[in-house]
Amino acid sequence: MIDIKLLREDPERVRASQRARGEDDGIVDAIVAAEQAHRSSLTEFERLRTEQKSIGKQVARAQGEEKQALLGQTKELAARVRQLQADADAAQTELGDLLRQVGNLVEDGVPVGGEDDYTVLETVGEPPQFDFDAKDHLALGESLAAIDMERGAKVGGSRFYFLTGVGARLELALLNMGMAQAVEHGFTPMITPTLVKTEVMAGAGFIDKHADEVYRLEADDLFLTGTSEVALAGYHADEILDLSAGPRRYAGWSACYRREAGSHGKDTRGIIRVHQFHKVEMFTYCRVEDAAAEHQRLLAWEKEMLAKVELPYRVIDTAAGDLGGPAARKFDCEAWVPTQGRYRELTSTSNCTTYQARRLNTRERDPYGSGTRAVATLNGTLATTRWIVAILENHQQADGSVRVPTALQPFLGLDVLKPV
RNA sequence: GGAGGCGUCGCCUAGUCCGGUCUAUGGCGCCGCACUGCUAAUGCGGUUUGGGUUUAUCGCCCAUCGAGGGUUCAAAUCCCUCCGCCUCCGCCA
Repeated sequence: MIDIKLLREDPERVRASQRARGEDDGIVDAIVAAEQAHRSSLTEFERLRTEQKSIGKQVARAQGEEKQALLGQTKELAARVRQLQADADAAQTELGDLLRQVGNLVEDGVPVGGEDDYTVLETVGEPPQFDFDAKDHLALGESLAAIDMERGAKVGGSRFYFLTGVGARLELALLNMGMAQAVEHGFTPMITPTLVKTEVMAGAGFIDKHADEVYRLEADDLFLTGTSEVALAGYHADEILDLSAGPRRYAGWSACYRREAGSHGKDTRGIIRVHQFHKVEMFTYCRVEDAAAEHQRLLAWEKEMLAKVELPYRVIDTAAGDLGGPAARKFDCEAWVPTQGRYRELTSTSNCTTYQARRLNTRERDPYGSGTRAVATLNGTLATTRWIVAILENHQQADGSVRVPTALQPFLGLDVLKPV
């Protein structure tokens, strides 16, 4: 949720952000009108409520006829107060509904446009040249007895899989390496709930426009999360944090669930796009002034991980229309996938500024004045199951084996994966 | 799943039976000031959060006693639903 004070004071900035996203900028005027309507109904309610309370005190002291007279006077007033309160509540709900439709203010410098309008910020490493027929990750995974899609489908349906033997060990090694790096940089490791309440899911911004991408357990009114970001965003909901000593950083380890409702036929082979995977996710709470710098730090830590697994990749600055509601800016690191001849997303880091925190009511004491203000939240990927795709393909050798990147070897306990 | 207990403005706590003087008590902590070689101690004042009003300060007003409804002129207090925590029993990874 964006700051309504900012919208009131600088509506043009919000309009510009909406246009950059390819969204309706007329909503800004609708919000201004809804806020005025809310305020006037609230003022009217408060005026009568004051009167009602004042008479109430007289009633408490009065006796006999005088009391009866006052009661007659205030009964009618009570009904009006009730109505005005209902009006004010309705106006507030309407205002909130409108406000929640507005995406976060896009950061300056973000490319305008949609999914294909990203900017490539940097390309790191060279795609490998093979003097043999390169196999794709599934062929490799099967010959290494690392991935079993068939039985995954038998048990869970399409887009489910088993990681077996070295495949399972590889995933654990990767995630553990991610966790170890996070700890080294001062993150608090967290194993998070993957089922969350509606308020948390909505607060993190995962319901509004992408509701069909998340699993919902109707019988229990819970959502399965697609990332530990959701639980970590909810972790400090309704709290006032002390960020005077610097950012609070958490590294969440969790299973992640995605319905992939809109992607029929896309990436159907292998484990690139699956309903369940595992991830280590960085999550930061910091002051809004520090958010842009923290975003760069998260990106740097993602790059550190990618360097450790020795993958060629590029960094893109996602265009405004592809940001999603909560993010003000998003950088993705995409690794080269040889058999596809293109880069595929392995990490994604978003600066959500105060958008999630405002919805989840996560605040700090205002360092520049009295009262409280919303904190900033950011997130970024350290490792996921999908990384296995790029590791297998980029490090495959002529004999069908796969070289294990040096940094990963201590976590895996192997320096090469051999066909069985 | 069953039985019982509990949830008050950072923490602890009074108030709930019997609705109005609750503008929510007291302690701890914290902040400010005073006093004092310094510290400590002591004294005085302040200290939920959100919103409205105000150029701003001071102030005033509204909401907020786990959440949401209801009864009532009036709800921390009575009723209903839900949530969470604790104890015990049962069942089970």
